[in-house]
Formats: sequence, C-alpha cells, structure tokens
Amino acid sequence: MVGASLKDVAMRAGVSVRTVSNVVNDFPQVAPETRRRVQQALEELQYRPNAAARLLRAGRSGLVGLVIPEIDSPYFGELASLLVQAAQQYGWTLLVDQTNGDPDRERLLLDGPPGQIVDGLVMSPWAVSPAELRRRADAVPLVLLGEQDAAGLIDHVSVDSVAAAAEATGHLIGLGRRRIAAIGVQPHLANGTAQQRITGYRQALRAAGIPHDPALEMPVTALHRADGARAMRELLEGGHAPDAVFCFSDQLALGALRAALDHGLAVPDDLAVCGFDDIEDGRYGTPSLTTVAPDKAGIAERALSCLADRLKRPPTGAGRRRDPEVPSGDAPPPARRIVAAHRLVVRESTVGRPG
Amino acid sequence: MVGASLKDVAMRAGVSVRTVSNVVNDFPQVAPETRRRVQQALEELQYRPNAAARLLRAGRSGLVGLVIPEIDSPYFGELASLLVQAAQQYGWTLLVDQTNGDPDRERLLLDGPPGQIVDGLVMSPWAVSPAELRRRADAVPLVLLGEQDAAGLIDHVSVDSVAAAAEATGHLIGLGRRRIAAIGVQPHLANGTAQQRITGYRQALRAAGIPHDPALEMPVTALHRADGARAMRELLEGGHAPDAVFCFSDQLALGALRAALDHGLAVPDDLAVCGFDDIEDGRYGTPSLTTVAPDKAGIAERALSCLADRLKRPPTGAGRRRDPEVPSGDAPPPARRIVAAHRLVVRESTVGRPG
DNA sequence: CTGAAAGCGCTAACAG
DNA sequence: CTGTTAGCGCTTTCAG
Repeated sequence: MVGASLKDVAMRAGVSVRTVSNVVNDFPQVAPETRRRVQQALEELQYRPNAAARLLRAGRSGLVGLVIPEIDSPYFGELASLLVQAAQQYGWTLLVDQTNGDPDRERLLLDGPPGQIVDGLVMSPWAVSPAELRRRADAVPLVLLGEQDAAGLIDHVSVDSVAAAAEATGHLIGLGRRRIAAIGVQPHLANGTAQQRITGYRQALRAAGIPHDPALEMPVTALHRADGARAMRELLEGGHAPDAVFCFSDQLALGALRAALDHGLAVPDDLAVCGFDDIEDGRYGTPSLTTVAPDKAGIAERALSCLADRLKRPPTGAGRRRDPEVPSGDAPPPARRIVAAHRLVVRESTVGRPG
Repeated sequence: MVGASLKDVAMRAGVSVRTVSNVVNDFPQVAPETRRRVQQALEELQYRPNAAARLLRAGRSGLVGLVIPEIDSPYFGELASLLVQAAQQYGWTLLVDQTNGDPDRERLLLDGPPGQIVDGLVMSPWAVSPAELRRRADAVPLVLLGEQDAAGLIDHVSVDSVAAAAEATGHLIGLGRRRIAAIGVQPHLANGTAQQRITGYRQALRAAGIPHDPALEMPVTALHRADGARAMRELLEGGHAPDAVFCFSDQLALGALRAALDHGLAVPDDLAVCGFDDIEDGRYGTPSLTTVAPDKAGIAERALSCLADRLKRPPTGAGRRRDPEVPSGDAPPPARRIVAAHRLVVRESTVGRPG
C-alpha cells in the first residue's frame, strides 16, 4: 500500500483520469457535481500526486536548489535560512547542498540528480569557472551568489565588495589607526571575493596617503576562526604588530580577536578589529564585532526574483525538443548583475564600550 | 538542445536502448566492442541519464533528505555538514531543508516533492508527533534525530540527554557551586529535549543533596542567544542571582554569558557557565565555553547507516504493487533506538584561564 | 465539460 | 550477448 494513482481515483469516482487531473490541478472546466465526486475519491484514497511522474512529464518539480561551499559557517547558514523562507513566497521548496569548494562536486550537483530535478539553482561557486558554469546554465536556470566576475555571462547577485572594504578600512583610518592589517587574502580561489576586498582596502589606504605594507596583508587557506587566529599570531609574533585589522569575514575576525586577547592586547585600545558578514556570533561576543553587514535578506529575495524571471520562460521538460536547427524564437534575456546593499555596523571592537 | 536520451544514443551507436542502458549501468554482459561503440556515442552526445525518468521507473533517486528546524544555528549547521559528507560514503547526495519547527511544513516536506523524491529521510522533528510520523514512515524510510520519545516506533538516534545534563550539573556542583540555574526549559515543544535535560539537572542536584529551586529553572521560547541573554537578565534582576548556570544549548549559554558580563559579573569567578552542543563559537569565544559535546560525527554516521539498513529492503518504486490483501512476506525490522556518545568538555567558562 | 490515448526517458521482463 | 516491449504516473492534444 504505497499510494493511489490518478487511475485509481478515476475508477473510484467513475470518471476518466483526465477529469481527475483537472480537479487536482484546479482547472476550472469541471462540473461542480463531478468535482465533488472526484474530491471525495481523492480524499478517501489519500491521493498524493507523484512528484517523479509530474517532473518527467511537466518538467517542473517546484523545487529549487541552493548550492553553497559550506552549510556550517554562519554566513551561509543565515543566507540559506533566508532563502528557504523567501522561496516559500514563490511556492517553491528550497533544498540546500554543500560542495566544500570541491570542483568535481560542484559539477556533479549541477549535472546529476539535484541539478536535474530542480527547476532552478542558486549557487555560490568556489572552484568552477564562470565560463564552465555558463554551459550548464543551458540546462538549469542558474543564479550566482558572490563576487566572481561572471562578466555578464550569468545572472549574479552580490554586494559591492570593493566599496564595502574601502568603507571598513576608511572607518579604521578615521579612528586614527595607521598600521592597518588585512586578513583573508586567498590568491588560489576562483571566486573574486578576496581579490575585491583587498582592492578596496588598498584604495582606502591610498586615499588616506598611508603607504601600503605587504607584510600586513595576510593570506589564509580558509575563512574560519582558526585561520584568523593563526594570521593574527603571525602578525604579532613577526614584529609587525598592527594597530588595526580588517578581516574579510567575521569568522576570521573572531579568530583574530581571540588571538589578540590571548596575546594580552586590549581591543579596541591596542588593536581595532573589523570583520565582514555580520554574523550573529559577532553581535553577541565580547567585545562585539564591528563589521560590514551585507543585506542578506535582500540578496535572498533578489536571487529568487531573478530566478523567477528566468522560469517564466518555457520549462525544460516533456514537450521540449532539442533541435539545433530551429533556434527558440526569442533570445533569453541578457545576464543581470545585481548589486545588493551593505552597511558598516560599528560596535565595540573598534570603538569600545559605550557609556 | 536539452539533452540526449537513451534512444538517441542507441541510434547513433547502432544498437538498442537495452544495450545502452546496460553500458550506462555498468552491467557486465556487454561485448567489449559493442561497449566501446556505445561509450563513444555516449561521449559524443554528452549523455546524462534523466533523473526524473529513473526515479519514476526504478524508484530510486540516490538522494536522501535532511529535514531540520533551522539551518542557521551552529549545531544543526555542523550536523548538516557532517551528514552531507557521510552521505557521500554511501553514494548518496544529501539535500537539506528547513522547517522552522512549523508542523505544517514538517508534514509538507514529508508528503510533497522532497519527501517523495528522496530515497530516505533524516529528520529532527519539533512539532509533529512520533505517532503521526510513524504513518509517513511507510512511504519514506525515516530516521529521527533528537530526543523525542518515539517509543520504539521509528529508528532514532540521539545522545543520552538525561545523563549528559546530570554530568554537566555534577561538574558545576563539583566546583563548589550551590545555586545552579538551568536555562532552556521548553514545555510547549513536542520533542523531549528540554524535558530530558531538566530531568538530568534535577537528578544531579538531588544526588548532591541540593534543594531544587523552581525560580532557577528558566523557560525560553527559542534556543538562541537572545533568549539566553534575556533569561540571564531576569535571573540577575530578579534577585535570584545564581553562582552557576547550565544552559541547554551553547547559543543560550553564549547569550547568558554576554548578559552576565554586561552586568559586571566575572566568569567563572562570580558565575560558572556550562552549555550543550559544543559549537565552534563556544571554543573561540572569551571566555571559552564549557559544554557537553555530542559526538556529532557519530550521530551523522549512525543515522545514515541506519537508513542504509532500511534501504536494503525493496524500493518503493515502479514494480511496486499496493495490495492490502497480500502482506509483504517478511516484516520490516523493528525500530532501533541508537544512543550516540557525548563527553563533557571543560573550558574557561567554568574553570578560568589555565596558567 | 469529459474521454481516449500518446508519450516524457528509463528499467527490466521476456524473448531470441 | 542483444533486441523488443510494457509500463512507472502524469500532462495534454485531440475528439467528441
């Protein structure tokens, strides 16, 4: 006893499957009396439309996927949660998967079951290049998250990292700091996040006439607390002690903060610390963390609305026909680059306790 | 140009779909030469098996679902990440969804697209009762996470929360504390987590001959930092100042910690704080947090191995026939209750800085 | 307004 | 070893 099919319901109600289908899908052209009978049969048999069959035939599952490098990681966690909720507004169910930044897994999720079953995908790529993603975007409507330079190839939403990093650095400069370190350089990653943030950082220094010291730009392998702590320790032990540090993520900042405290430094008096992401831990730690807050809700909302626009076009399913000779009438709309808002949130780690 | 089907490949290779299917599924009985030809056609046409069709026909998608109340929330985030990785060992792709503890959404995910498309489900229910879940477990193999009393109805893995809470409380008592508060009572929730932890807490107090003071047992509406901070403030302002507090989650503890610090208390001297979950924030905060560490990797591994056992039984797909008259030979194995390990991790929030 | 029937892409009897 | 074919459950065209 696994589930009743349309046929079962049709037999019970004494109608054809067509009519049952019409009722299930709320099509108007059904006589009230017929509809009633069908609905009763539906109820009695506990009918649930088979998602696989629907998908095969209609090419729509009502599912959208979110593919991110790490689910644990407060930033992506918060974003995922917001996307799940935003998706409900569109009548979609959002499913999340994790790549760990592994290129093979990024490809697998795109090509395999999740990518095929889903009506559209929101993805934050770390390893696969925009050009390669572009090819898959023919198969699944795709919206990218993050700063990688998709160069107009794919729909894409992110904050202006260059400007945000410049603001954060400017805030530190405004506090009178001069030896400002940057933690979070990641030359090996395909996504341009770190690249853009270091650019903004340097811009702000230059604008203030502060010479740029490469020894203060710390690379990391990942954006976690441990990496931030390690970088801070190196800075402190290397004799390059800064009087402020701008970290490319809150997790890095939290790690750096802990390392500085362990080192006997007072924050913010000896060292001002600024992060990026505005995760919850930063708000409740001691001292609380000054940070760049991307408009996460806005990012979620705009990513999905962007996806919704793509999905207005014909579904990829059933009646589809792949005929290279006959180009599909109207060209797809050009890729969009959406810039989400951000703001600098000043807290204790740069200005101390109020009162 | 959406994708080549088996038929397309068959035509190109000059064989039947059967043979192509055999090659794709790595069946041995294919002549080497034929196999080669087919493989080439596969390659040229960039063939990807259609997941929907496969699922419809074979009743297997290779996907498993994880349904949790909140994706943001470090504990579930870490668990989700571990489950994603463990699933790869089994050749499954794990998809995560969030319910916010909403009963309707819990049901929806079980009945609708995600629940139907997936081969099995790992779920941490908050609102739907075990009895109701039991009914759905006929449709999807289901493994529960957390403490709710499934009473032998459904496979189920969790730590021994009573014992763990007693250990944590015992640690506080061993430190010489006597006015030990508990933060995290949740009488309204269907999952028995809070209930079990308060039970362990009281057990430990009783064992130490410490009278139990209801004014020290603080209810919360959610397990977040803000709730922990609020409860702590009430405790402090209500004149019931404790000398120690056991919080039912690390997030609560982190919130309580911040509130205590804001209040001018020294931790652990004036107030010792212990949490539950061992999330990363607790390890890197100042002071670092003493906590009960559930063996998350073990939970993930055992949940999936449990699911794997269920999946050895016939798939729910295609050839299935629902005939109430003919009971399916062998009864399903009885529900299992798996207890995962935990240990108390002592850090600064109860014993101060070492050295 | 409703029925009959084709077929989405795949797997797996059932032949040969 | 390989070909033919019957569906899985659904949507949808085409007729009434």
